[in-house]
Amino acid sequence: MAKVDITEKIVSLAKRRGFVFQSSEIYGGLNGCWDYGPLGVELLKNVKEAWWKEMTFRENIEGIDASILMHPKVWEASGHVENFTDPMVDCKECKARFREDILEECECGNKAYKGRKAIKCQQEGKFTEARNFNLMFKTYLGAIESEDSIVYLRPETAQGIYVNFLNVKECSRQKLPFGIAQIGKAFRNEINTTNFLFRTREFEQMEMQFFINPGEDDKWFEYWKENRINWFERYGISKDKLNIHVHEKLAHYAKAAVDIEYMFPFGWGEIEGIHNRTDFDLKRHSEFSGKKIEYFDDQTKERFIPYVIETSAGASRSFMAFLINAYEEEQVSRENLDGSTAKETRTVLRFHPSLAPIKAAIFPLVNRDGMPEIAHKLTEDLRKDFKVFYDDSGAVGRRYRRQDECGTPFCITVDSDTLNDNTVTVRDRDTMIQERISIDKVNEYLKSKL
RNA sequence: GCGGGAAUAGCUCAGUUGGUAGAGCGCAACCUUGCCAAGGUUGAUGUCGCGAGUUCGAGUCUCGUUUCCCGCUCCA
Repeated sequence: MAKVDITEKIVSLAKRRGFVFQSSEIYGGLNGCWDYGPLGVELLKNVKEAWWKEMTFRENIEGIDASILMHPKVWEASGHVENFTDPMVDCKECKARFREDILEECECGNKAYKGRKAIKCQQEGKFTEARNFNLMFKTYLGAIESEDSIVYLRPETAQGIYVNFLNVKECSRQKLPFGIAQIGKAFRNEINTTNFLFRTREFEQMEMQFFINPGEDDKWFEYWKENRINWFERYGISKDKLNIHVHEKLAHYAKAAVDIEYMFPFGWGEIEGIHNRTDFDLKRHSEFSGKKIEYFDDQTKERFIPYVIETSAGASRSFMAFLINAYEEEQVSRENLDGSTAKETRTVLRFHPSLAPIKAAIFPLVNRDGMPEIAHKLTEDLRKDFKVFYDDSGAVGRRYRRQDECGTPFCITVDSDTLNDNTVTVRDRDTMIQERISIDKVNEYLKSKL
C-alpha cells in the first residue's frame, strides 16, 4: 500500500538523516516516545520560532512560559480531574470496552447476544478489572509521597495562561482585546499511541489565548481561524492538504470549536484547534481560587470576565505535517558518460527556507587551488547569521543530493572562477538551477530568501 | 485494549534440513575526477529487539516480552 510506504520511508529518512529517533532506542524503545535529532531539533525550533513571531511580534500579544507543574486545584477548576477519570472495563469474551459507570446503558458487544445488557455480562464475571483511564500523569511534589502531595504534569499549556491573566494584564498594561502566547510541553497518558509523532504521550503545544469582550467572540473566532490557516499555507502546506473540521459535539468548556486538519498518509488529522472557550476558564479559576479575575473597561466603566478565543496548535504535529508535506521523490534524468540517459530518483525535502534546518551548504568544487580555504572562510562568515554546513567529501553532485535529503534550500559552490572574479554559484534545491553571485552578496542573498 | 504484520550493520534486505553472520547502498581515509548520488584501494560499524526454554550447538525451533507499522477501539 502506497500510504504505508510513505510513512515508512519518512520514518526511515527521519532516522537516517537525524530528524527523529526512537526514545531510549538502545533499551528497545519506549512506547510512543520520540527524540529529535540534530536536524529535527532545528526544524522543530524553526516551526516554533515562525509561530512565536507570528503571534508575539504584534502590538497586542504577550508571551509567557509557565511551569509544567501547577497547583493541583488548577486541574479541578479546569475540569480535568473530574473528566479524566472514566473507569473502563473490557469484556474478555466479546472484546468490547465499556465505561463501568454507565454499564446500565450499554449493550453487550457480541452480535449473537443482540440487546443483552452489558451489566449482565459483568455479573457473570466476563469483565476485566476496571482500569482508570485518567489521562493526566501523576507525580509527587516534595519528599513525602502522599495523597496531599500529588501534582500533575500539565495535560495542556492553556491553564498556565489563564492563571497568569491578571499578572500579564497588569505588567504589560494591555487592554482588551489582547492575547497571551505560550510554547511548551504537555503530557497525556494516552491509552494508545499511534502514527509516529501524531499521538504521543509527551508533546509540545503552541497555544495562544486571546481575551476579548464577550460580544465580540464570533468576530475574533473567524479572525483567528483565517489567520491560522493562512499561517500553515504561508509555510508551504498547500490548501488542498488542509481541512476545517467543525465540531458538532462540544467539550464542556467550548461554545464553538474547529480543527485545522492536515492530510496525513493515514488520513485527516488535527494539527490545530480553535475554540471559543467563553469565560468558562477564568470564571472557574475565579471560583476555585477565590480571587476576582475580571477586566475593568475604562471607557464603558463596565466590569466583566473576558471571553477567550483559543488557538491551540501541536508543535510536534505541525513538525510532522511540515516534514511529510516537504517529502518528495522526483524522477530526474542523468546523462551517462557514453551519452545515454538514465532515470533516477531524487529524494528532496522541500521545506520553506525559514523552516529548513540548514539554510545553506558550502562546497569547494575541488580540494585544491585555495578553494577549500575560501569555502571555509565563507562558511565562518555565514555562521554569524545562519545554520550552514561545510562539505568537501565526494563528488559535488553527491553533495547536492545529500543536502536535498536534508532539505537545505541553497548550496553554494566555490570553483575556479571564484579565484578570478570573486563569485560563487548558488544552486537552488527545488529547481536545481544555479546562478552566479558575488561572494560578498551571499549573506544578503540568503537573508532575502528567508 | 483487540486483530493482523514486522524486527539481522546507519538504511534496504539475504541468510539453505539448526553448525560461530552476508550483500547493496551509506559512512571514514587516501588516490582519481571535477557541477547534479554510478571510478579505484583500504577500513570501521552486529547485545541477529530483549529474556527464558529445547539442543552438543539457536539468527533459524518453542514460550514470554518490548517496540514499530496496518485495521479497529480510544482520543474529557
